[in-house]
Amino acid sequence: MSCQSRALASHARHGRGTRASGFLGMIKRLEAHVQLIEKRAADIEAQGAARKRLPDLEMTEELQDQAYEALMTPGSKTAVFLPQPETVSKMLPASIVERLGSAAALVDTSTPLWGTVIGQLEFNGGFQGMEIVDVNCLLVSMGLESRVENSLKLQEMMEKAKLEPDTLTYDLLMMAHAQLGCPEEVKTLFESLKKSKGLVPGPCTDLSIILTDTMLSIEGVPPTIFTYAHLLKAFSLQADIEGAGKAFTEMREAGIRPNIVVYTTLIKTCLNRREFPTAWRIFDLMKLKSKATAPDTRTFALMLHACAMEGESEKALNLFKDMTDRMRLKPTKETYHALIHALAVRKDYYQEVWRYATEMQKEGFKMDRRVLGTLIQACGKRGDLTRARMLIRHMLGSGKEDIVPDSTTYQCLFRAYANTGGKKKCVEFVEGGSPETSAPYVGPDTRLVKQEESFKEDAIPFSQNTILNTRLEIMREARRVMEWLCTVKPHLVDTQLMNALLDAYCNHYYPFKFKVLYYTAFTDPKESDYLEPTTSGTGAGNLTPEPNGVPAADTIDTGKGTGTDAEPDKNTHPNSPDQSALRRIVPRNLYTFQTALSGAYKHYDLSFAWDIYNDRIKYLLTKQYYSLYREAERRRLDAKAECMMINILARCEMLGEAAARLKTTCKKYKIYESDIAILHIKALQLDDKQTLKVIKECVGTTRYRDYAVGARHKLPWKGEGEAEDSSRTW
DNA sequence: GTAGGGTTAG
Repeated sequence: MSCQSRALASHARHGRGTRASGFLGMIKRLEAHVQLIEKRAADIEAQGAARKRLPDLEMTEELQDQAYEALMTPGSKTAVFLPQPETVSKMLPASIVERLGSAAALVDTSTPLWGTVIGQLEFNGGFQGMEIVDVNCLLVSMGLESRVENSLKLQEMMEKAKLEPDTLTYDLLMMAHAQLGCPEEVKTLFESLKKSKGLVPGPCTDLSIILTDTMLSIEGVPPTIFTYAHLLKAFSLQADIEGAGKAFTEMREAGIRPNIVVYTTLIKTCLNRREFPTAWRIFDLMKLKSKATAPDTRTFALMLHACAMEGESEKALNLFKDMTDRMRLKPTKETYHALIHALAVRKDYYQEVWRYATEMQKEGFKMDRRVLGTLIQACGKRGDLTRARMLIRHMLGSGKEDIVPDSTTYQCLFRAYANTGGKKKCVEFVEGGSPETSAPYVGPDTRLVKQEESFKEDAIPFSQNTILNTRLEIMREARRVMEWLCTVKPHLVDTQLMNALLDAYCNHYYPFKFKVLYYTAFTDPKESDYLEPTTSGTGAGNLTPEPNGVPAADTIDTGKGTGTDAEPDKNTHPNSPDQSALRRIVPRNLYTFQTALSGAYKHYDLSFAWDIYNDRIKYLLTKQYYSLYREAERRRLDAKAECMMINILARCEMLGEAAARLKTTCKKYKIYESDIAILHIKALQLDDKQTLKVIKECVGTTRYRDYAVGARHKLPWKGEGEAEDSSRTW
């Protein structure tokens, strides 16, 4: 509230007649808005001043407000003019241009039709009589997507013309696949490079059979540091630390010294697996090893990102200081952004967020969509929903295509709705029996409902209230914004966005709407989504006791917490997700289940939990389960879901069943005490010796988990007994 | 004539 009122007050003070000329555009759009709230803002400000002042920090409130305004001022940088690139056909080797004839013109369009061009080339004799450098030249001109699309065709044509690819040929193909996220193809290409006879002359072929793969590749097509960098990127995409370790060792054995790129890629691989200690060890090693491998701004950006993932804002600040002061590196836009992100994940670093955002802008970096998204995230974390909404308005009203909110930006907004608001505020409001309790709810809402049918495409349907005081107001707006998105920008509505809304319903304690949204907004998997066609609906039966079909609308509340949303729900029932634009829009994903289960836990709703759990079991049989998540992520979330079920059972005092599930679960995953803390507490409270025994057997003395549920990893490229030796090879 | 970095899941 304090933040929101300050944002308001700031506008009331400086809103009109501001000095910055670029600010005028935004002011115009906000003017009407500001007038409406000006009076109210003054009142709130007076109240706020009377209230206890926040601790006096270096970054004062005034400065924060100035920071906000400064950020809203468009940067003075002019567009960078790059020299016009030469036409693509001029980059092609003469032999290919000649063979293409008139079809060569097809590549000089904005979207070259490479498929057609290559077809034409093949028709006119392919690569017959050409050199491999011609092929490489063609690959360079092609661009990544078309390289991937035509990869097989080109390899076939090379084979036909008896042209052996050289290292660069492989590199260019591997690079394209790595960058477009096709790790398997990268690995396949690397295998063919190793098997390739390369430049080994004919008579040697017999001999070469005796030679090892490594020898062959040395004599044949020798991989370079680039080749390994592409390969390591593939392992990074798969979060395959073991594979990366093997490739790394192989590279060293081939006499190639790892460089800064290789190390950075290895760190990224660890982060993709949430293996933080290993990532930091590699980073430390880079610093110690030599000047040549000392981390640069890119490595620092990655490590700052690691801090964000771990919630280590203090560490991020130290790291940034280390980078600028000790290493004398000038921060880039990416390092600033990563730092801001690492600060945005914690509400106690909100001032720092704005401080560095200001500094970043002073250094001449433009606020792009991603940075603005992160600022919205920071607002959400802090509960400064007003400023989050202003940022969205600014992005929408800027008229600049490159900062118009995208799906992720809106997700940040919905997370802000989800994270904003003292949890008890609404409960107190209702339970306090204040006379205004129910009346104001009906008033504004009736108007909103009437407007409902006519969404304006370019007007985000924010509430007319500048400050959203109650959870009801927050959720009403969140919903309306989602409906607006579904109606006018459906392409932006994805599963993650809907999950964020689900999360908001969960956090603001709306058990009924939460359930309704879970049941109605998401689609069930289609028959074709399953790995193998299911045998008439019994697919989910194997692991699930308690067959039940809880109908969507029947709330089976256990009596806890019905008070807060029972009434508003009735009021707005005609407008429930069932009837609205939010109907069967996006498929569920693993995080849908995670959010839903945590809601069921929160609301003591066991039968809902079983329903979700059964849906999840079905989801495990789909292709999406395997294609959307890496194995490590699947295991982490699967273990988490199992623990969640155990804790829900425990919370509903079904300790026997919870203990039984724990027994099964701990055979499959490494479970720590903290994962099933609720079961432990319940068992202690009820002095359930049997359950306590099971807990002891299953989690033993491992009380805490430091970074991930599931298997933990040693440095995989260290053999069991040779840890000392191999550590020296870094 | 290549490669590594920044926004989402309480």
